[in-house]
Amino acid sequence: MTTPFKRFAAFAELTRAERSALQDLPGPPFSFAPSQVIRHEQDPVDGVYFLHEGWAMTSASFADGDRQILKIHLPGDIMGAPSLALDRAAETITAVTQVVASKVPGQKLGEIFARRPRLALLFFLAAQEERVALMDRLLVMGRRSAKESLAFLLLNLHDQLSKPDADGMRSFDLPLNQSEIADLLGIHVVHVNRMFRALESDGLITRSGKRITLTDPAKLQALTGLPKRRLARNIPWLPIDPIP
Amino acid sequence: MTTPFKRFAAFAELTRAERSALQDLPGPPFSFAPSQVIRHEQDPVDGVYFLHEGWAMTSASFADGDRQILKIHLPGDIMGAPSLALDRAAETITAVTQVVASKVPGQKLGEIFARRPRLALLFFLAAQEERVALMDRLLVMGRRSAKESLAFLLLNLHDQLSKPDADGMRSFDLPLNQSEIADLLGIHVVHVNRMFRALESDGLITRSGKRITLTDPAKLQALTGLPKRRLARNIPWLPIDPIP
DNA sequence: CGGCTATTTGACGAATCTCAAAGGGAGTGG
DNA sequence: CCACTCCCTTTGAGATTCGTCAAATAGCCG
Repeated sequence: MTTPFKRFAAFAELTRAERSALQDLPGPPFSFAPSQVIRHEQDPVDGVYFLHEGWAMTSASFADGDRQILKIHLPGDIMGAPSLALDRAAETITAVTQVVASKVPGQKLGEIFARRPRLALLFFLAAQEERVALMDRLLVMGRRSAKESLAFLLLNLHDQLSKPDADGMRSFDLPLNQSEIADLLGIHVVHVNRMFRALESDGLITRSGKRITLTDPAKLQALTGLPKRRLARNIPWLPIDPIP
Repeated sequence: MTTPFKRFAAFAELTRAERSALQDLPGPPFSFAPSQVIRHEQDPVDGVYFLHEGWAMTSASFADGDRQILKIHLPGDIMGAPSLALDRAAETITAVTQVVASKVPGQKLGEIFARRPRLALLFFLAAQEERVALMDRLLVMGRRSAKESLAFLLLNLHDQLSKPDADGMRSFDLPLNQSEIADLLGIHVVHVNRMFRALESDGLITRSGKRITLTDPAKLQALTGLPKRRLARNIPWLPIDPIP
């Protein structure tokens, strides 16, 4: 099992008590096969999901059946939180690879907020971080070409999970097919393929099977036109954990 | 001055003590002229802004100077919260019309989280609501045409602020010019104009000066392909306000 | 060796962008 | 009250990106 909620630790060092409170949050883990739906849009909402292992995605669909993928989730992510604000879920959560996930009941979130203001604020900041991620997606979708969107996606994944290879290059496995990438970028499969080959022939990436290597991350970053975001650290107004 | 944080009341009835705690949040109000920048991207972040009067917007820009508007803010909105998660602001906040706004220091947010878990959870839910709004924007940008995007925008504004007219129709004033709408939808000015005229000649809207009337909101909603979202109400796991 | 699915390629069409210029409307100074 | 200016809206024509349709190729699994 992955460290639950490791994302919070990015904002501040967690106390032992806080780490254990977070450990107690997720209910029993369940396994999901690739393509299996974890929660469907329009389901009633009574909590969020925690992703222990594997890749998952949230998506939403239109009346005409068209689909847009909203986010790719990696281990440690909280999934489905936006729908907490809603009457019925807006997002469908689906396993991309083999997945282990568990549910975090709203009840337990309420208790965290009641007893642990510092963790509560970290939950709040994590939600703001997700807003920034969505805003960046919106920026890229609104104003950049398909090639630049693809560069942006690959760069984000690269930053999160690429590890040094045998040959010293950093690379990562991409378990998404081009049709899923199309739904993620809001373009069409055929065009995704063209943009992959364009990035290849520009010498910015190399592919072999599912393995992707970014040969020039800096140039890709420049392509996106956006700066790298840095998370807040040592936030002076963070309350203190009242339970030692 | 507008009711501060009226958005929270959508999730649950606020106690008198909570309302007064919210009232105390914003610092002294400042006036801003149209186009005046309230906070610039890359500024250090030490709080959020509360919009008392007027329209404002948050936007972000690319290395090449291209701009995308992320959100239009109406009175009662909290502005700039996503950047709380960051080292430096990602979003520029600008007055659209004449604006009255004030700053809410992070310090005060920390105190609310420490003392008022119920309000803290409402802050959290409001952030999730904003995520849903961004997700819907992403859905529309990714998968719908320019005409449908414009329909979606007009519908959102209509739902928030149109009032019955002399002739029984509901309408609203739109203080954005077509160039701003272009930056909001991620399309180009000329095309915005063509789409306005297309919606007009479809008989879905009428315009006269800055005044917009949606003559067939239901058909516009169908155009977007998305359902109307309904906010959660009577959330059973909301903690109780400990201070009566 | 099939049979399946995903990737790749080509040709053509549609949506949107770009460039350029012509109207319209509101405010200003004469 | 008119002429002028500025900014915004509207229109037209041609270029580009991306979508659509169709089919060939490649990779994986049994």
